[in-house]
Amino acid sequence: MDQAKSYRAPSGTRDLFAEESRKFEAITSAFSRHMSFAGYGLLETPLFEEAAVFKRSIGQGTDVVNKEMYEFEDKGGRLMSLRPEMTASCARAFVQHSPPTPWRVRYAGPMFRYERPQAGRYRQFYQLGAEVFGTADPEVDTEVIWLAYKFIESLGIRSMTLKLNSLGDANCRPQYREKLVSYLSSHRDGLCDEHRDRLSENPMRVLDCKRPECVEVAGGAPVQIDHLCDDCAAAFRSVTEGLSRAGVAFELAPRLVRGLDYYMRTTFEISGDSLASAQNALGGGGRYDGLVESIGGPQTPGIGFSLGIERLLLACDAEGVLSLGEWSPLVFVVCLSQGEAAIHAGRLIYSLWGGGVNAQAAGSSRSTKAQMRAAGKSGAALVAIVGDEEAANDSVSVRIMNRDSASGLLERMATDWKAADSDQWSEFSEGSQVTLGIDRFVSIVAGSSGSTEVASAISGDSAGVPASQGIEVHNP
RNA sequence: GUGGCCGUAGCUCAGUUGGUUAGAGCGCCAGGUUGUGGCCCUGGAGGUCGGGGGUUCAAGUCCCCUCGGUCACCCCA
Repeated sequence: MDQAKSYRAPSGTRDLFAEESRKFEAITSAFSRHMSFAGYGLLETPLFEEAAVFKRSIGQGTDVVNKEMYEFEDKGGRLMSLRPEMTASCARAFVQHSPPTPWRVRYAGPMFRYERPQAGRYRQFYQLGAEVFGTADPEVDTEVIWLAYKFIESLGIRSMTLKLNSLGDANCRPQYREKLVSYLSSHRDGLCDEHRDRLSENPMRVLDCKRPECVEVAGGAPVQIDHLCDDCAAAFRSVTEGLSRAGVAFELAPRLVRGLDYYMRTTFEISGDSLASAQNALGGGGRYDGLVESIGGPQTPGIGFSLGIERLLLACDAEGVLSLGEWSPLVFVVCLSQGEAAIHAGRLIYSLWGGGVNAQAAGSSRSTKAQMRAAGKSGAALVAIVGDEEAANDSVSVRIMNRDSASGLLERMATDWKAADSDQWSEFSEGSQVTLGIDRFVSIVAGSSGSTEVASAISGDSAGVPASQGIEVHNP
C-alpha cells in the first residue's frame, strides 16, 4: 500500500498559495505597519526551544503542555519542542539579552500544537502578537488591548466582542481560590465527571467549562473580580476607564479563564461574532507578571496578546471585508518567433523587471495565439509584442489590453507617445496598438508604475511593505 | 483521545434495482490558413472509481477491514 503512496501535507497543516497566501501577506504586513507605529520592534525567535522553556512558563497542568506539544530529542540528546505559542519564547529572549525596559516587541509566525484539526484549528497555525516586558503600569494594559482591538477593526471586521477579566495576583488569588474550592467542594456532585476529580488541581477551569452541569454550578460560584485586593482592583479600574476613554467597547467576563497558567490580573479575549464554528476566538492575552521569574529571570512584569491569522481570515470572509485588488501584470511580453525576436524579447522582459515593472511572458516557443490568450487571461494592461521586425529596429509594438488597469498610464502615454511616435494614438481603446523604441517604452512604463518599490520596501522600514500593485488592505 | 458525516479526473460533481471500452462542466494543451487576447467551434491529455480483502458469471455500485478528509466534544488562536 505504501509503495505508490502519494504524499500530502501532514494532517492539520496546509499549503498556502494564490489568493489565500496573498491575504495572509496582506494581514501580516498590515500588522507590521500597525505595530511599528506604536514602537513595537520585530522579534524573531527559533521555531523550537528547549521543552522546559514552555513547560515552566505555560504550566505543567495545562493541555498545551500536557498533550499538545511537539516534543523531540535532538541529536545531542536535548529535549526540544516546537513552539506552541510565542510568549514563552519572548520571555526567554528577554532574559537572555536583558534589553532596556519597557521592552516592546511584536511577532508573527507559525505555532505548533498537536490537536485534532477542525474548522479554524490547525496543528501549524499562524499568530500575530506583541509583548511588553518591564512595566506593570495599567496604562500599558490599555495600550496593548487597544492595539489588538483596533488592528482587528482596521481589517474591516465589525462584529466582535472584547471580554475582560482580572485574575488577581499572588496577593489575592490564593484567598479567592480557597473560597472557590470550598464552594465547589460543597457542590461536588453537580460537576461534570472530569472536574469532579480535578477540582482542586485547577478549580478555575470549572468556571469556563461548557458542560451544562458545570455551567449551572459555576453560575453561583464566587468570582475573582469580586475578591480583588486593593492594588488589583485599582489597576483593573484604571484599565476599564482607559478603555472607555479610548473608545474600546468591552464587556466584563468574570468567568473568563485562559488556558495558560501564567496569566494574572488583566486578561482578555476577543471573539468573532460572525464565526459560526466553535473556534471563534480571534485572539486573546493578558498580564503575566510572574512569567519571567519562572524561567529564571529577574522579577519582571509583562503583558501581551496574540491573534490567530486563520481566525482573522475566517472572520474577514464571513463579513466580506478584506478585499484585495486584482493582481495582474502591467505588461505581458509576447514573442512572435524564435531566434532574434526571442533574444530581443528576453532583453525586454529583463529590462522591465530591472526597472521594477510587473511583467510576465508566456514563453517564445508557444504559438502567438497561445501567448495572446495567456496575456488576456493574465489581466495585463498592455501587451508588448516582439517579432522579427521589432527585433530588427529595436522596437516593440504595444497594444492596450485592459483599459481600466492601464488607466494610470494612459495620461502619460498621451503626451509621451503622441509627441514621440504616434498620431494614431488619439483614442485609447482596447486593441489600440503602436510601435515605439524599446528603451522609450521601458522608461515610460517604469516611470509610471512605482519603479522603486523594492528599494522603498527596504529603506522605508516603518511601512514594511509597499503599497504595490494589487496587494493592499481595503478599509471600508 | 472519543463520536457523526464523507472519499469517482487538477477543481465541482453525475453515475439509475450491481451488467458492455467510467461521464459532464470548469481548468489545462493544441487547432479553427500566413505576426495579435477575451466570445464561439473542434480535437487532445488527464481517473488502477482512497487502499486491501470478500460476495457474485459480473462491483464505482453490496459486505468487512484499513487509510485519508471533514465536522463536533475537549482545548484554544
